[in-house]
Amino acid sequence: MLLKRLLSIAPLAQAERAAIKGLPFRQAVFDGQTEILRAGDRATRCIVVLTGLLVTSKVSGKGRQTTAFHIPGDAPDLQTLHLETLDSDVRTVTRSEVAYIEHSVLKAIARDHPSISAALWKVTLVDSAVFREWVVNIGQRPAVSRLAHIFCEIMTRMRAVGLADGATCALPITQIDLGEAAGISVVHVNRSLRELRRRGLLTFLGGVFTIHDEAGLMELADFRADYLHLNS
Amino acid sequence: MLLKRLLSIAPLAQAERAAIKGLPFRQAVFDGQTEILRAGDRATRCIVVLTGLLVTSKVSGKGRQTTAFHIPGDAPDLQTLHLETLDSDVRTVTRSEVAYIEHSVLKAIARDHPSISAALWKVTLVDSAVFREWVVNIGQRPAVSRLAHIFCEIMTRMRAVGLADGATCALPITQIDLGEAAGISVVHVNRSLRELRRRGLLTFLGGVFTIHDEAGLMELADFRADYLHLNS
DNA sequence: CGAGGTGTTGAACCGGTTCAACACCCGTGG
DNA sequence: CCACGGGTGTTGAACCGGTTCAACACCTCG
Repeated sequence: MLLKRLLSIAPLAQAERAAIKGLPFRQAVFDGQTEILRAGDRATRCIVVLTGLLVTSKVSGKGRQTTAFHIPGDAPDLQTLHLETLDSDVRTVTRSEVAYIEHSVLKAIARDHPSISAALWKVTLVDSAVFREWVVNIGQRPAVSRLAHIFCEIMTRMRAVGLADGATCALPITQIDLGEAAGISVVHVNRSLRELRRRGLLTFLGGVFTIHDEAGLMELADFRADYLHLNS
Repeated sequence: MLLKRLLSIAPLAQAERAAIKGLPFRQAVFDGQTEILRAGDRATRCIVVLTGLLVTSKVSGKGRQTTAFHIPGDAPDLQTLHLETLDSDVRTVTRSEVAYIEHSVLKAIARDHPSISAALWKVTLVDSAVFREWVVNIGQRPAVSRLAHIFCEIMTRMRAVGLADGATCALPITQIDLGEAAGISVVHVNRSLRELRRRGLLTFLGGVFTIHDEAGLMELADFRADYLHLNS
């Protein structure tokens, strides 16, 4: 999965691909709604999502704000390679499998393969670009558009790692989770989802969403995929 | 300035410091409110702020959202080292001097000095952490706290590069700029600033702000400096 | 002097919150 | 088997933080 993600934004030669496939890792499974990492932790290894869904969030006085969704292939704490402490919490949303890769291993492969080092750096830079877009999303757009934007992003990213083809995509989260990501109350999430349904743009039911009018949804969401820096 | 910024988050040996000081660069001066880079641009060099203030922002249907302030020492487009296109606009707020450093030069120094490479990567990771905090700031906090948080951040970062000692700090921006950063209307910026003044926490006048009650301001802002990952 | 950008204030309005009630589903235990 | 409880989804109604519109003050600069 990590390889898939890296390839979605950077080209890698056969030797590098093989090196990544050969990376040693431990595997672990977590139930839904489980804290995996906490703000303040010091890490000696990185996580890569294999299946399921993780979120990064921070608590602020009243309320928790999700800052990122992590789909398979993502490395939610790749930044700990160079940042001593974690500044956010990472937890599962649904039951998820993750791989642990030791920092020492990652640093070694990055040293031996400059193009892998560049690709890893690039992954963190794309994450950064996504955060910027989230600032815009939350700072400027009304609730319905915010949700629409989130769905557009997830769909695009899932497609990029081959986890969604048509207009349907698994997103096993609750309306509560959506509210924490969009910075709006659960009640309003509910009403905004109904509005999206009413407009014939999207339905979200039982952890799966279907886009019925992609152009219309992207229009409403003010979504342009360029900030994801996919190389397709 | 770049060296100062790097040293504020990462230790560097004498050899590396000397290498950074010896970096060749061109210099340029821009008036206030001038677009320096536009979303979609392809860069062959990076900017480092020497004096003044720059902002990164994105336009979204209606309204512009600032995603970052760049004080002296910052490199607003360091990500272009690995991302082909720029996804945001960068412009001056006030008259500013910037240095241009060629990508090729940066890549060379990074190749020759792994610790500089790590420090540059780390800078982009800290930027990322700041974006996360901004998502929380805009998504969760009421207007007064948002502004308070912005002031706390600027003050902390300015101190880190030696541009603020006491409780006073130059921040040559308008209330309009503050509104675009906090995601609130100008009118409400005005009222929120008055509220901060009324509470005896902070005054902002003529491009300079003074913190009168730092503990109180940080409390209201829900500000903890850990996300800036300063090594002090 | 006039024009344009910024700061300031008032008043009406509205998007979104909050509180509260209820429906529904599912797992648990008597 | 059903009763119960907890988590989630849904809806209504009152409320409020923040927006919008509008007017005016102030300053700077041509």
